[in-house]
Amino acid sequence: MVYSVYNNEWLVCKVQENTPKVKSLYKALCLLDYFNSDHPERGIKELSDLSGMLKSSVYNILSTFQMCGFIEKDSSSGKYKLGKKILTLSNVLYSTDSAKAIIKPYMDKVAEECSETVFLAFPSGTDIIYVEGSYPPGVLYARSIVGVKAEMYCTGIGKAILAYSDEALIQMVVDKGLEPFTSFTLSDEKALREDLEKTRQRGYSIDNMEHEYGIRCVGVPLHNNSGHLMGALSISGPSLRVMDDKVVFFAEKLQEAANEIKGLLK
Amino acid sequence: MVYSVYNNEWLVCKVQENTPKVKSLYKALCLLDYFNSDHPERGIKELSDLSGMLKSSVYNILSTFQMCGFIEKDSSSGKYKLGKKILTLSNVLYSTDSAKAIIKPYMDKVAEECSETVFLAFPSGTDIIYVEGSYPPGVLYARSIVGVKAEMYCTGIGKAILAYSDEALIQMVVDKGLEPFTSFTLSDEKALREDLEKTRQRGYSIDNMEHEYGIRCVGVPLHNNSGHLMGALSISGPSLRVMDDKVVFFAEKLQEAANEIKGLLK
DNA sequence: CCTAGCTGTTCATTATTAATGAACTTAATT
DNA sequence: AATTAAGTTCATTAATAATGAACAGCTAGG
Repeated sequence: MVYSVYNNEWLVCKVQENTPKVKSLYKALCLLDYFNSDHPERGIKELSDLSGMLKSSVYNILSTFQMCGFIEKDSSSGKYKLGKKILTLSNVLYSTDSAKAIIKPYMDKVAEECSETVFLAFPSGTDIIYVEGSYPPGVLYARSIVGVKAEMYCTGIGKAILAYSDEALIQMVVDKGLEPFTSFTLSDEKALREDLEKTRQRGYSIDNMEHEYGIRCVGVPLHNNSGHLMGALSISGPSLRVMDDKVVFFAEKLQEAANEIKGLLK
Repeated sequence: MVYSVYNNEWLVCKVQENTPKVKSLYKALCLLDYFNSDHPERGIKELSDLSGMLKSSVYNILSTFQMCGFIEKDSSSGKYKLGKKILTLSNVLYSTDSAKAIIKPYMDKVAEECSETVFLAFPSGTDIIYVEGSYPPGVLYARSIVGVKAEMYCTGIGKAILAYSDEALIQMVVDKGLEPFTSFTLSDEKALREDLEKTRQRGYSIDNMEHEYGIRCVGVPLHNNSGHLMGALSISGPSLRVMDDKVVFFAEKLQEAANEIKGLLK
């Protein structure tokens, strides 16, 4: 059998039409994706099985990652896990993100005025990634949201982005499948498209427990001063607290913030 | 001229005796190190000059990183910067670090009892990397410390680690050079070694403005229940507030915490 | 408006290296 | 001690990363 990298499972699902310029790097980076909150530690064999790559290849790649601090070997379990270099890079990214720095004070203000949690997220392919959270005064236990990936079609923040995105992206999201998270999730194309239309008319999105049961969110898009869509803000809280009148109030506050931010983002 | 990867500058300084198993991956990962707080954005030519790699190679590598979300192209500057995939991986690491989760409550307790900031750091080569911070009640503006890298020889937390490390590591740190950060930095080997000896006798380290002028720290090592050195805790504050009697009190509180943690870390 | 100069991007060829799979080592389990 | 599974090493070969020249796109200056 003639070996071809494109026979391998790891590539088939990832590459659409663009082949990576440096295939060995691409393969290596794909391995890191197998480390997630559900599986923070993995073994060579496990990764080999998951990725379809040979044990020895996985070993060589992990060794190199380890040498660079991207992967560490857990001393007690003997398994591999993500390394502290990731934290260092993350700190660089987080502490130098100028957009986030501009936006944060406005988020804080809204969080205080509304006494609910405000999130900032940016699109990343067909998903969104949370980049910052502002918590209302008095919130003690706030789990870390920075870096968390979520669906675009069933979060307030995601739908605010999607509603103002190109048709191409909407179609990609739909094609990827609208997996229901709760019984409220808009899991068919028509319902989602109608909701996006309503979002555009209102100027803000509503996520009524579509992602998480009992949580209601309001989202608004963030544009820069040349009108380009950058990301979105949302405000979330328990559905029992976020009643219809609150939704309107929250949306106003978010839109005020978004308008002010618009003038500051290049 | 016969091309050899080892002629290139990027490798010479990095690899001691171990050559990376996957050279192309190693080279690519080295490029990411050029993105730091002082230079969050860089161009192809710039990276090519810095690394000694060809423009086209840098381009191919960055394209691949970009495809995987590790690098993004800034829309306004046109330059490359770290991508949001880093945040996602960082969140996985941060939210699944069991050692940190165990230690955090003890840090919070000490921070409250002492009304000063408590840090947790782990060794990473000849440096330390901060992994968590606990701030006393009332501190509003706390810069993000997670992932920050610092010197081992001139921080309280670093010297607590170094004092209980193998001679091999101490020698490596010394050989790397004891660059002075302030006029208080112990920048010659003898002074540092004496200080480490004192640290071992006391059971805690003192950083008297050696890293940052006006800041004094106390550090204690963290061992697991089999006696293996894991990392260190420190408590820091303005020198005017952290007087000699406070130093002793802080050290006691940190040691109490370290003792309790010891029983919990595998 | 045009040109010079810089940076980013593309491409074909060749020399390097990543993939391969068998064998060996180590650790855990029966 | 035997057995299994995982991790690690290695030589060979097939695949690919490095190379450098050329092209494209942008900006500044005449």
